[in-house]
Order: sequence, then C-alpha cells, then structure tokens
Amino acid sequence: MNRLTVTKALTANDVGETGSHQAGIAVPKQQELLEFFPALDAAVKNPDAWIFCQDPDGRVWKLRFIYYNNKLHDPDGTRNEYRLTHLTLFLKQNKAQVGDIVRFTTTEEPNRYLIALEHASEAKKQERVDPDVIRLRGWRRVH
DNA sequence: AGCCATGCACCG
DNA sequence: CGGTGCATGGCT
Repeated sequence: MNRLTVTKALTANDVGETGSHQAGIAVPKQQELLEFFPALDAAVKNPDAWIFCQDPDGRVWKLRFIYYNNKLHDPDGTRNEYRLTHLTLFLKQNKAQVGDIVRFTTTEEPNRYLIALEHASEAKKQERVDPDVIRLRGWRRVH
C-alpha cells in the first residue's frame, strides 16, 4: 500500500487569529484529498467520519472529517465543502501560526493517519528539497 | 471557549 | 459562479 502525504498551509481563520469562533479548517474539494480521507456519501446531508491522527510525540488526535453539503439537499443551501474539525488544541499546543503547514500521512490502517505541524520556515526548506510535490491551492499532495 | 451548521465575501 | 477564507448565531 503506497503511503500518501498531503499538506495544508494554515490560514488566519484556521488558527483562530481572525476572532472567529468557528472551528476547523477547510479541506479543498480535490480528488486526491477525497481519496486520501475517508469517503463520505454525498447522498447523505452533512455526512462525517472520525479519523485518528498520531503526532510526532505519539499523541493520537481524534478529528472529525465532515462534508457540509446542504447545497445539494436544501433549496437555499450554500455549503458544498469538506472540513476538518477538533484541531484547535493540536494547533495551540504546536503554536501554529498563519502560513505554517499541517501534514497528514496515511498509515497501513484505514482512518488512521500521522499528523505533524511544520513551521513556515521549515516548509520553505522542504519545498526546495521536494521539487515533485503536486500543488493544490494551499494543499499539496506529496508523492 | 470551542464545536456545529450555515451565510457571506472575495477572487479566480 | 464555484471554491475557499472569513464570519456568525446557537448550543454546550
């Protein structure tokens, strides 16, 4: 089983710097990401799945992967996007800042991932060393 | 304060 | 006009 990694540059909203009390980070609707994360049934309104992410310190974070799709179900719906919530504590403990990178890597087991936070400076270094990353508007898929 | 669910703004 | 960042009302 090939191991996949995707990364996301954090926005101000993601780290709670904007004063918004909204939770979670947006997950762009990219085919690679939908395959990377658990499949959610679009026929269901707002389906979700729980994933378990182990950080470099061995702590496991239970994150909620949710598909807000009321646009497909309600006449006045406006949402059609994926989100990842329950990240606040993780970001706080890692002192996440705008521009920092969250990295997810698959494991052998479904719904289990590795999670790591890279600060912006390291991320730039990584970019030079990794010329064959696939750019996905904020998110990248590595390999 | 943080999560849920949704609306709005902006930009390509 | 679709997609994503920013924001908000309600609830816990």
